[in-house]
Amino acid sequence: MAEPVRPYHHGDLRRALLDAAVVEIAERGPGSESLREVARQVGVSHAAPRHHFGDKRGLLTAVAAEGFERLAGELRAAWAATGSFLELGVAYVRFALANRAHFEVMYRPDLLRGDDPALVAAREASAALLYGPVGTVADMRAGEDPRAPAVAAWSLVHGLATLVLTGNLPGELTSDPEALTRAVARHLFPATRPAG
Amino acid sequence: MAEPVRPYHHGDLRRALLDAAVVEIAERGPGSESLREVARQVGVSHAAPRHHFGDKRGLLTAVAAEGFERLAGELRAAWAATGSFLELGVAYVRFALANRAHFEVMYRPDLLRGDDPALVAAREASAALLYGPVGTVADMRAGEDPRAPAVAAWSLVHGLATLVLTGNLPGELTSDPEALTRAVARHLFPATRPAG
DNA sequence: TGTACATCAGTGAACGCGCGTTCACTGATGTAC
DNA sequence: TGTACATCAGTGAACGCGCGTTCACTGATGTAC
Repeated sequence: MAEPVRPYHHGDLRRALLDAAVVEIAERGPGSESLREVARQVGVSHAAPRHHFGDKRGLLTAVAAEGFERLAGELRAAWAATGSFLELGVAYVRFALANRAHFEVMYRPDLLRGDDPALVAAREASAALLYGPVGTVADMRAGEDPRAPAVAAWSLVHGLATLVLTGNLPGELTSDPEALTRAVARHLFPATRPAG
Repeated sequence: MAEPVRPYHHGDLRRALLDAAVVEIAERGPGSESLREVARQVGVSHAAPRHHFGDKRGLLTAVAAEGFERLAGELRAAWAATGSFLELGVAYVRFALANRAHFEVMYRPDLLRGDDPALVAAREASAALLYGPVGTVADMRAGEDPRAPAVAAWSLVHGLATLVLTGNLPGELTSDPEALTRAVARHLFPATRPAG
């Protein structure tokens, strides 16, 4: 009946705090989660996170950076596997729904340390994975800003993910988010697609 | 030098509280604004808002309802004036940027009383203004869910507004948001437009 | 193999703070007669 | 026109709470020699 002795050193407290923070953010909303509650969940003193993240903003920044890293990984994989720009959009929405807390923090710069190197690098990596492939599918017009198609694509999937996450779409549509994304994204850049 | 006597009754405290709340939300972020600070700004005791909104959630719900009412008004006006679906999108983005606090609260259902009658009515009114006109411009395919084009359009403008508001687009693009919206929205449903 | 010492990781108490809500109250207004 | 009374709108003190941060500390680990 001896209680398992919790070692003084946690082993991977940084990882554990990030995971607990994600749960907290998903439950309470980004910005409203509590550093003390996160520490409580992990079973560690509430001053412990300081050694890994400095302060609350540091923790959220780490969550956001991790989010952009994961997103970049999934976009890269989707593009490599399918070569389809539409499937890149599906991957974006899939990521947002499966990583709600990360996604919500990633786009709340007011809560983050915007100059954090890991955050900046990860964000740029994932942006590059959108701005590259979009060239294969958009029909450009003379004089148009070349970034417009990329912004259109990003807006579409970002908006769709946001509307789904905030519960603004009817349940019949959101029950199969991938199908919804395909049905919706089909209306973007249709000119370049084979009429089917 | 007599101080202006503040009358015991405010006159239009409800209106004043709503306005102050909007400023607070814009500054601190939705959910992080403080009811006491709102009352302080208006120069009224911090218990006064209770008579008009019940509690904090009630105040935010009123802000959201007002937001949907204003949005519906602007969409209606834009459609009546131009009959252009693209200009409807421009109006949506214009509204979001000009009414940041309203816009942010409108899509944070976790902060609202979702069954508030005024909120529900205003939300449905603005949704109807999108779902109707979209039929004039989308090219439907057999077997497709008829709501897909509306969701596509909504996602695009909602995502664009969100990305601009969160500072995720380069400044050169966002300095003229209406032009940006037109350049971006042009890629949606282009099949039905005159080639030009 | 041992030892001294620096560094790292986590503790627990304490700080000061602002918050949302409740409560009994009072001033002002409106209405019935 | 006056008066009694109900209702509405706002006050100010008090409540209990959880928060982020700081601080001196201690236990554990790693490294130089």
